[in-house]
Amino acid sequence: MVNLKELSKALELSQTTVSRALNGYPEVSAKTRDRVVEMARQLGYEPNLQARRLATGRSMAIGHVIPRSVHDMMNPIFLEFIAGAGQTYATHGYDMIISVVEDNNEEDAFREIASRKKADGVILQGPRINDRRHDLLDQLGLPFVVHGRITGAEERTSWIDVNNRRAFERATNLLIDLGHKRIALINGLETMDFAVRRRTGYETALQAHGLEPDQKLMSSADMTEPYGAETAIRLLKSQEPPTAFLVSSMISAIGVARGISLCGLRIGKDVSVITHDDALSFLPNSGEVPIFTCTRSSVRYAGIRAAEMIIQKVNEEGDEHAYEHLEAELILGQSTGPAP
Amino acid sequence: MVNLKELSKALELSQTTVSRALNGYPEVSAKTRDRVVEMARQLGYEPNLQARRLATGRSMAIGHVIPRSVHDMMNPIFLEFIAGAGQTYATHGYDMIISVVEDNNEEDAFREIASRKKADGVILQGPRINDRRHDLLDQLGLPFVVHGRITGAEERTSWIDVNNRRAFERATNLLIDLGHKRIALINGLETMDFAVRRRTGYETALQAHGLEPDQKLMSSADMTEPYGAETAIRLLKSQEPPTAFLVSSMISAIGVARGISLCGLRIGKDVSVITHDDALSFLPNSGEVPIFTCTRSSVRYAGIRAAEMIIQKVNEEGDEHAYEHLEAELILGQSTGPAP
DNA sequence: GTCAGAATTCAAAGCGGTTTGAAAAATAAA
DNA sequence: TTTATTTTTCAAACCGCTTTGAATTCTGAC
Repeated sequence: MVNLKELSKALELSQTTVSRALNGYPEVSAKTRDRVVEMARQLGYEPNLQARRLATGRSMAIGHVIPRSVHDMMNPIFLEFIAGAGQTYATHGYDMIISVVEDNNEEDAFREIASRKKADGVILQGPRINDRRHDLLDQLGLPFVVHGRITGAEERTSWIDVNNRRAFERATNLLIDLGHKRIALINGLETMDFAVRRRTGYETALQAHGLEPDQKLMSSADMTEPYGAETAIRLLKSQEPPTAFLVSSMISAIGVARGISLCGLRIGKDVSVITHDDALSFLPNSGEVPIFTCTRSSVRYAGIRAAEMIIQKVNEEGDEHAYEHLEAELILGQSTGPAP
Repeated sequence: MVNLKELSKALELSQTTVSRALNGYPEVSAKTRDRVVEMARQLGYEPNLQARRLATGRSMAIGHVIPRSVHDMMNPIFLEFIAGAGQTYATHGYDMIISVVEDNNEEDAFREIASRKKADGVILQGPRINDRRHDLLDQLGLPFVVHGRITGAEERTSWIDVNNRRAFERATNLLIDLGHKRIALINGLETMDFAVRRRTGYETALQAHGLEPDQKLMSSADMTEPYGAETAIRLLKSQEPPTAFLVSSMISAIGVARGISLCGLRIGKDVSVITHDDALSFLPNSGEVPIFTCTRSSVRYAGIRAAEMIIQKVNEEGDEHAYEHLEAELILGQSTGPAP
C-alpha cells in the first residue's frame, strides 16, 4: 500500500505532478501522465480518502436521514429507494451514509452532517405537512433533494415526486366508471404530504362526478398489513359498506384483501380494490394480469434519479432548482370489476 | 465555525492541550479542562471529522455491503436490521455507510472499503453456502461480524445468529404434535446458510417422529408474497396435499394464507401454518392472539447487537471471536390447529 | 532552601493528500 | 541568436486534527 509520496519518489517526480497526472489536470504532458498512471497501477496506489477529503473539503458522500415514524415503523419503501440511490452513488464514486433517527432528532442529524461535513448533500425523505426542514437545510447551507414534495416550497427546493394526486384521481375515476359509488380510501398517515395529495385526488374525482366524499369511508394510518385488514373488515361490516377500496400501499392492500375474504366476499367480484404499487421487489404485482389493479411507480427508479439530482447539485455552482414529476401507470389487474 | 487553532488562540493555550482537554486525556488539569470545554461550547467548536480521521487513521464508520439477490430482490429484513444497527452507531459516534452492490461486485466493495479505509469494520450480510467472504475479509485485515453464520467457520468468525435449526425443529414438532403428517416447507433460497439450517431442523423433527421428509413438499425461493401463494396452491391441489405449512417469512406466509383461502380452505382449521416472524415493523403479527403461529426473533435486535459487536471488535486489540446465538420464541397464534 | 519527581503545558512533526506561486524547460517569434 | 511565450515541473504551504518528546511549573521531601 503505497502513498503519494512513495509513488512520486519511485517516479522521480514531484507529488504535485503525480497528483495532477492522476486527477486529469491539463498541465501535465501526455507522456508523463502515461508513465504515472502505469506506475500507479503497478504499485497499486490508491489515494487515501480521508486525506483527500481534508484537502478538498468535500466528503464525497450523500446523507440519508431516515426517520422512524411515530409508531416506530420502518417504511420498506426506504429500502427500495436506497437500493436505487446506492446504485447511482456507486457509479459516481460517492458514499451513502445513513442515519436512522427518531423523529425529533432529525434536526440534530442534519446539523451534524452539515457542521462536521459528513456529507456534501442530503436527501430529504418523507416530507410532511408544514415541513420546515428545508428551511433548516438552507440555513445550514446543505444542498438537498426532496423525495416527495414540500407543499408551498415547490419553487424553492429540488424534488422528485410521483404525481400522487393525479394517480389517485385516475384510480378513483376508474372505480366510478365501473359503477362504484361508495369507495373507501385506506390512506397512509395524513401528516405526510403524499397522503394528503392522494386524498385530494380521490376527493376531486368523487366531486367531479357529483359524489360527496364521506369521512366515514376514509382512514389514515401507518401502512401495515393489519391496518388494511382491520379497516376493511370494519367498513364492510358497517351500515353502508363500500363496494370498492382505494389503498395507499401494497402492504395494506394485502391486508384489505385478507379482510375482504374473511368477510366472505370475493375480491374483484363483490368488492374492488385498487392500490398504489411502489414496485417493491418483495411484493411483485406483475404477471400477465397482476393480482391488484394498481397505480404503479417504481420507487427504486425515484431513488436512482434523486441520487443523480443531488450529485449534480453538489457539483454545480448556482442554485437553480430542478424537479421531476413522475406519472404513475394505471395498470389493470384482477382486483377490480363492475359494482355489484 | 471555529477550528482548533482559533479555539486554542482564544484560550491562549496550545492546540495540544486543548485537544487533550476535549478528548478526555488525563494529563490536563481539571481547571484548564473546564475552561476549554466552556470556551468550546461558547464558540461552537466542532472538530472536523476528516481531519481527525486522517490523523487517527480511523474512519469511525462501519460498512454494510448489501447484495442484491440473484433475482434483484431487496430483502426487507435488511431495512429492519439496518434500523437497529443505525441506532447503535448513532449513540457510539459511528457512521453507517451502505453499499448496495450486485452479487458479483461484492468482493470489490469490500476491497475498496479496506484499501481506502472507508470503514473500520463491516457487517457481513446474508451468509451463503460455501461462503468465502470471510477469507477475503481476513486477508484484507478488515474486522467484521457476520449476521448469520458461516457453516464451518463458526470458530474463526464473530457472528450473531438465530438458532434457525432449533426454531424450525420446534415448529415442526408442534405441527406433528397436532397430528399433522404431511407438512410442507416453504423455505427461502437454499443457497443461503440460514435456509439450509431451517430445512435441517424441519427434517430432523420429521425423522425423529418416524416421518420421511418428502422432497415434493419442500420448496426454496426468494421469499415474495406470490411465491407463497403459488406454492401453496400448487401443493394443495396436488395428489397428496399437505395439511400444514412451515414458512420461512411473514411475507410468503401471507401469500400462503391467500393461496389457502383461494383454495376454499380455512387457515387454522383445514390447514395449519407456522411462519418465521422477523418482527418486521410493517408486518406486525401481534395482538392478544397473533394471526400467525410463529417462531419469532427480532431482526432489529440482531442489528443492535451486531453493531455493538463490531464496534467492540474494532476498538480492541487481539482477535478473539465473539458470537451470540439467539433463540426464537415459539408463539401460538390463530393459524394452527389439529390436523383434520 | 534545594532538588527529585510528578503534573502540566508546549512546539513541532506527522497523517496523506491538493493547490498556489515560482522556477525550469521547451517552443515560438523576432 | 535572443527574447518572449507557452508548457511542464517543482518546492512549499495548507487542510485541521493527534501525538511525540521536550520543556516548564508545581509538589513534597529532605
